[in-house]
Amino acid sequence: MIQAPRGTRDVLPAESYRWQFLEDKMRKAAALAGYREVRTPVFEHTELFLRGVGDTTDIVQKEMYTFKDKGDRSITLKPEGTAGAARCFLESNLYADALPCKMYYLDAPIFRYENPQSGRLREHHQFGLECFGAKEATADAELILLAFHLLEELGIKNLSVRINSIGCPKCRPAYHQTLKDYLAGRIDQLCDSCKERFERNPLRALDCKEKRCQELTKDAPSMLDLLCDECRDHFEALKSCLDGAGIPYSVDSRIVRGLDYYTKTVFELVTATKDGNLTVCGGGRYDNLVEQIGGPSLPAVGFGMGLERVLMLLDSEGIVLPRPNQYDIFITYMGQNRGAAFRTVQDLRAQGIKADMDHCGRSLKAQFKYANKTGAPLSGTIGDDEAAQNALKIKNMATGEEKTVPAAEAPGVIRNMIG
RNA sequence: GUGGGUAUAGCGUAGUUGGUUAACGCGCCAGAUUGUGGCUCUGGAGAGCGUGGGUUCGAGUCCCACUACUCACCCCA
Repeated sequence: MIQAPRGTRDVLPAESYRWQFLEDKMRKAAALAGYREVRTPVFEHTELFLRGVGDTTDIVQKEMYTFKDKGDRSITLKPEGTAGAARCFLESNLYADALPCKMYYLDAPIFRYENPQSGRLREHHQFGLECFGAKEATADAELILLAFHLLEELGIKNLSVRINSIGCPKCRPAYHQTLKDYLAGRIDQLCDSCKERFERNPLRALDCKEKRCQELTKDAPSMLDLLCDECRDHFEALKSCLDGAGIPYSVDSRIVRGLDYYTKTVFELVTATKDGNLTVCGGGRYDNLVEQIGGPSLPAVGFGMGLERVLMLLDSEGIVLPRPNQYDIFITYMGQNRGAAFRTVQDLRAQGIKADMDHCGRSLKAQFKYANKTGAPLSGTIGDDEAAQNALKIKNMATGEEKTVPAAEAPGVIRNMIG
């Protein structure tokens, strides 16, 4: 039997309403802040990610779905959303228009060849916002607030915002060296993976989960102490925006994101679950990305939010989303009245009423049983009597109350009953 | 890439020290004097026990391999 590929998930008809509900909230939140939707291809030239995300990152080195197409081009399924948006922004010369250029993408499939586990899939979906051409910290802040309020409005509790600044090409190299000098004397005591990445990316030791490494790096020099004036001012401005907005946040100098394009601000929205912390949203500033992929030097900031993770949190916090009825009314029929039932269903649908009937040749009793199962609030029966008077016998499935109404009045009565 | 756990009908499970035609609940279908669901009762369909080997007179029950699922590391949404 053929199964869905490892690390993928079907969204079944009975649960798609949860996605739609979320998507609706996300679109509204984005629109409220002037972000408009962009849709970019699911695959891009591999080169884009090599240059954008960074060819030393784990994502690029071992997690991309890369293949040759029939024209011998190297193609990669999007391993993240920002590079594609930046490419689109650049290719369509949107930087020539009034800036900033604000865009969002929704339900964009993201592919990473990872070992699946709780909250981690090989194909997942993100809601992402990108703001191109805005250098001020208010842009960083509005994104953090938008993400925070969106999740808060959905009812997610225990939400914490963590921010950090990882500097810019002017001040980061110096910090890199300072940290390496600090770790060099203790390298023997670091865990194996931290030893391995010491040369390539020593910053990783800062958010290592090993107790030993956490101990060893507790007093390590912080990037925040070595920021250049520009980066420090930016970070201070961001904090004051967040202070003013009154949302709880913490500065966590250990946040290091896994994509090379970040500069200055990085942030995460984390929730505490029974199995530990789960990051639902991550983002930051990427002032060099556009230039890196061949465009003008142009500041930008954005974030990605994992749809599956948001849904997971809603689940684990017991938040129930409103489930729409599959039907407003289910039409049952007897004997030779199947044709009349069919016409009635079509007429009701034309009136904007969600209606259906039996298509399986069931007995009247079984039709009611089925109607009940679908959760239809009303049923409408057509037997010989009703057919003779061109009427419909409408029943409230919850109370059992029935009344026969002329066909012409049915839509109005139904609307009234479902209020 | 590394390590742990699990694999029995659509779903959730039971299967005792290996031994007749694999059990139960839910769900599904059909009935309970024929124009009506939700409760109850009765009956029915549906798995040969992840796949492939092996041990044995005999394996869902033991051994091996593979695969899938799952959790964790790594990394990240």
